[in-house]
Amino acid sequence: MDIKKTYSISELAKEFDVTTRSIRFYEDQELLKPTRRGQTRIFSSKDRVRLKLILRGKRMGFSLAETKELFDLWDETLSGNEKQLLKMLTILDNKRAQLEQQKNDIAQAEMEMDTAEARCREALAELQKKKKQQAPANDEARQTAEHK
Amino acid sequence: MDIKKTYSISELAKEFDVTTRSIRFYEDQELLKPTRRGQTRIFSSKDRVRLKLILRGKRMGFSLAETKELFDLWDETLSGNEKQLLKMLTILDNKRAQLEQQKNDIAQAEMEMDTAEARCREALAELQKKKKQQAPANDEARQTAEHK
DNA sequence: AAACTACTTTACGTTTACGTAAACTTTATC
DNA sequence: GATAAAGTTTACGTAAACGTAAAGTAGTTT
Repeated sequence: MDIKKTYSISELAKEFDVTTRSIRFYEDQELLKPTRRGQTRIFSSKDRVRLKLILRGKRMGFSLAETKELFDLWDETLSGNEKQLLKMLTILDNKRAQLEQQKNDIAQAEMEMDTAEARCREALAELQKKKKQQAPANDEARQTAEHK
Repeated sequence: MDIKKTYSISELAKEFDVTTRSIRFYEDQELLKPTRRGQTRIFSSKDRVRLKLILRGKRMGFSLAETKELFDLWDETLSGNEKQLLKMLTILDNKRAQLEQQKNDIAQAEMEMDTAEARCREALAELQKKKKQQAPANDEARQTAEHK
């Protein structure tokens, strides 16, 4: 099965490079549900997975509220009556559409970065040409001097 | 050349489905630099392009500050001394890495959505089976009745 | 001229996602 | 058993990205 271990707050903080403050905040917002041994939190591997999902969601521009919605929905879905299951399927469809949009955005951005890079390189080439015109002699000396 | 028109604030707001408040805010943050005729703002097609970039950036999870940084850097780059050009090239590299990360995140998300969907469909199939067991006779009548 | 529409500035309010102390308890180590 | 290390709660602070009046101006329609 799963790695079936439990985790302390600082273990998770270190593994995913977030502060303990953030983790506690996620619990406060009910995105994580650690149990307790006395006062201290004990995180399950399910919590660990969820933390990973939270962070990925953030990188993808999802708010914590959105992510929580998905978690809650998935939990309901598991206790699955038919209506919930169908609802989940349509939501999955919507999310897929969102991902498509993001892929388009990324593709666009990549293209624009290509042309931006090209312009940079052209401009650099121009500068090089002018330099040579200004100092046509003594070429080798200058080039090595630049690398000091 | 470019479409070389100018735009009013409400034109842009309508086209991109944002509030005028947002557009003014972007100006306030110096992401847009409309000129004025009297009091009223006049946006150039460059502003229009930038607004489009701002919104795409947001969808990709970029903050306004990050986007502004890119704008500023690109402006500096155009007035291009060599150092700026080289700096821009390395920044482009970094952004590319970011995009790669996002593509990975999206791919992961898609895979997980695939398995989530599969589980949903399995669970649905299970429910259907149980229904049939509960009411094995009268099958056709029930199935059509469900679609009322 | 009155009313309407679009636009403006000023400014305070709100939500999100934490940061940052302060003061305290529990657990591990010497 | 003292002390450090890690964890806890409480609570106030903050930056980002606008929302939402409030009150005024400028041009346009009737």
